[in-house]
Amino acid sequence: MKRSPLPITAARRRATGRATLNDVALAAGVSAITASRALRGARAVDPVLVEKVRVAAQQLGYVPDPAARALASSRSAHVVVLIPLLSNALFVELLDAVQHTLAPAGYQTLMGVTHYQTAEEDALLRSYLAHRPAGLLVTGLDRSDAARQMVLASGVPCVHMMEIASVPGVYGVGLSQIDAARTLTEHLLQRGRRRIAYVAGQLDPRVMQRAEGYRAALRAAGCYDPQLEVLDPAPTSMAQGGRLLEDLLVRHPDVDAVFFCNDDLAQGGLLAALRLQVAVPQRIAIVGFNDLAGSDQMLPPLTTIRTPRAEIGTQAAGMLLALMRGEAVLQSSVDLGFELVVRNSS
Amino acid sequence: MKRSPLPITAARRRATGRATLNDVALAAGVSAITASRALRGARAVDPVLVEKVRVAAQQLGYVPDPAARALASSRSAHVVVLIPLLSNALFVELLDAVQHTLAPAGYQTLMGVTHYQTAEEDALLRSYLAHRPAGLLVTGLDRSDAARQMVLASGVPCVHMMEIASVPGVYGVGLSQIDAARTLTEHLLQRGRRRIAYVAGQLDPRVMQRAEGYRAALRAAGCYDPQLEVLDPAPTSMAQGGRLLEDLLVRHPDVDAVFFCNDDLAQGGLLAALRLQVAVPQRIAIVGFNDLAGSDQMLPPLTTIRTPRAEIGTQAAGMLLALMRGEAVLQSSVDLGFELVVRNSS
DNA sequence: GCAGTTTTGGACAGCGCTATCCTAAATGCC
DNA sequence: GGCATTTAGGATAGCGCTGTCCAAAACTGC
Repeated sequence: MKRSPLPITAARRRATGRATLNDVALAAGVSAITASRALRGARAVDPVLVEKVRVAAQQLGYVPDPAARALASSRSAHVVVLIPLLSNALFVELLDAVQHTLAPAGYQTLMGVTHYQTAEEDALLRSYLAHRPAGLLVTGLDRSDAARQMVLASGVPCVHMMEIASVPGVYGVGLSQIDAARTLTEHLLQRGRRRIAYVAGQLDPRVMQRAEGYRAALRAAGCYDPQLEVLDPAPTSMAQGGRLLEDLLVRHPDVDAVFFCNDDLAQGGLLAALRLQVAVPQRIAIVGFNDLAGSDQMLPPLTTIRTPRAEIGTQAAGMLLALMRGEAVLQSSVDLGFELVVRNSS
Repeated sequence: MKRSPLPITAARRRATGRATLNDVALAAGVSAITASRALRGARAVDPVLVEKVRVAAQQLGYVPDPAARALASSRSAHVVVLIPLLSNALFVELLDAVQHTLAPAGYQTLMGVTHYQTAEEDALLRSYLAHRPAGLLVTGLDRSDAARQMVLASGVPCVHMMEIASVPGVYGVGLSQIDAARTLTEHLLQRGRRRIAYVAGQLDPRVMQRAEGYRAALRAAGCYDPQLEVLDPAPTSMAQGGRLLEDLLVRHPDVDAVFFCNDDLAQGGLLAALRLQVAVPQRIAIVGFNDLAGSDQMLPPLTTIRTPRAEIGTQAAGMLLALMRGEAVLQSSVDLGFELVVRNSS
């Protein structure tokens, strides 16, 4: 038996059951478009009507459908945030700060993890850009040409975190990794150290910039020795820091200071020294980078560079907010600097 | 001068410039709906046509518009993941594992941070549920009635992480916090400790469950003393762990073991003991919970409970994937257990 | 070879919202 | 008061995709 066709007027598709803008408009006795404008404040609407609409929306529990809104306006409330890793506290703090700034402004964070892989970043960008995000936050300045192209073509405002470039039209909030590393190295030199090693892992662009700062300071002091650079591509961890320190002490017993490229490694190094009964800072000084949680609790507490990562996240998100609103951003590059935190390990 | 109206056929609105499904269909010489089906594999389509469509899509660089898709199908590829904090490595690892499982399956992660606040969680849920997410992952079982109601009404499949309940229809992957804490406490008892303190911060539901396990073990051994429970609502950190240990040693010099509710606190406690020259484990044993990064590097290495958080994230995401695909999930509660990791601090 | 069943392509109508244009009323100006 | 100008509500038409129905083609079995 054939099913008789539905009456022409019947709704063919099950609606979601949620209140729509039309329901609100009907309840408020205005047209849908007026309700839309009243709720968004997009155009002047009689305050009396605005109130009516607001009340109706409240009573019906109306929540605008982001998909419909995105489709109609070709703009969404998504902000894509790309970070290299979740296993590094630095990026998590960045993400946290970004999230804290963006969420109250009504934006949703779409997080992507690139694992320091250009191909992964490109793929994420391609797929996320299809969401017509309102904005984009990326870590560092190193992109593939394809990525740069995609971002440019999409017209989505983009702010870079951690590094800064003085290229006009490129927005960024960060600090000079080179300067920070040079300052830290100079501190070791001032403490009378001459055989200073640079021990690094992961080897991302920022780690390599720090290497440059380290070299610059040592060359200026006339005691640069490439033998003392340990560049290990493996991911960083406390355990790895311990291993690298042990290795270094065996190979170069005359080393009197170690600049670990980040605090993870440095903390591990510090604990290994404690285990091995290598006196810090008497026999060797140990310094790290970023001032992560726990560095102040070490024995001895770790000398390091404090990077204002929460502030970087907050300000980068703030800059993006301005760009998304179409406001003019006077300063496209914000250098938030760093702080040399001298503790007892040096 | 009045502007003459546009010709009827003119496109009234600027399109986005990107290739649409229609463009692909045109290029492939099929109808839009066939192109849609060919790309989604939703219904049988002639393999020849499928190939044609695929080639056309490739050439045009077609990427489906998620907003349009969500609107038309009232389903999106978003998965909402709610975690209490980003400042606790535990949740970040959970998030990382979830992300790793969901991303290859084509789902985007919408992350929300609740700060252990029910009101924040409710607000996040309300706003995220409007996105018609395909799935929902939440931490713990403690929800407000409103939240539970919202999730239920939305019909969005939901999987709980970290804790498990044996309520039918409630999906969860986790472990018994009580059992783990009991096991850890029993270990201390077996080592001959009798004055065992429980030092906790944050006081979220899982921390309180651990307290129960601790009490159960001590009551069974006849040496439970409520005086030795230090429940501090402040957030946990290494520094805080150090402070709490110092305090405890002053107030209760006879304590011979400390069960810190998590490894953050325990690591801080361990380093404080080192600083104060309190012999661990001779004078006091120290144990933690979760086996976070660094616990194996401490001096002495920390005895703790290893919780399979990455595995929890992976399996929870896997279960959600099955639910989203409409597959039957046989086991709604998966207990992944825990592992007592005995190191030298006890 | 023919009726009955199973494919498989396509037409159509929205999903819920907003950009655009239009019109009527309100306002300003000499 | 008559005109131009501004203000504010509404009608209309999509945004790009998919659910639903339909119909023609391709199979079945006798």
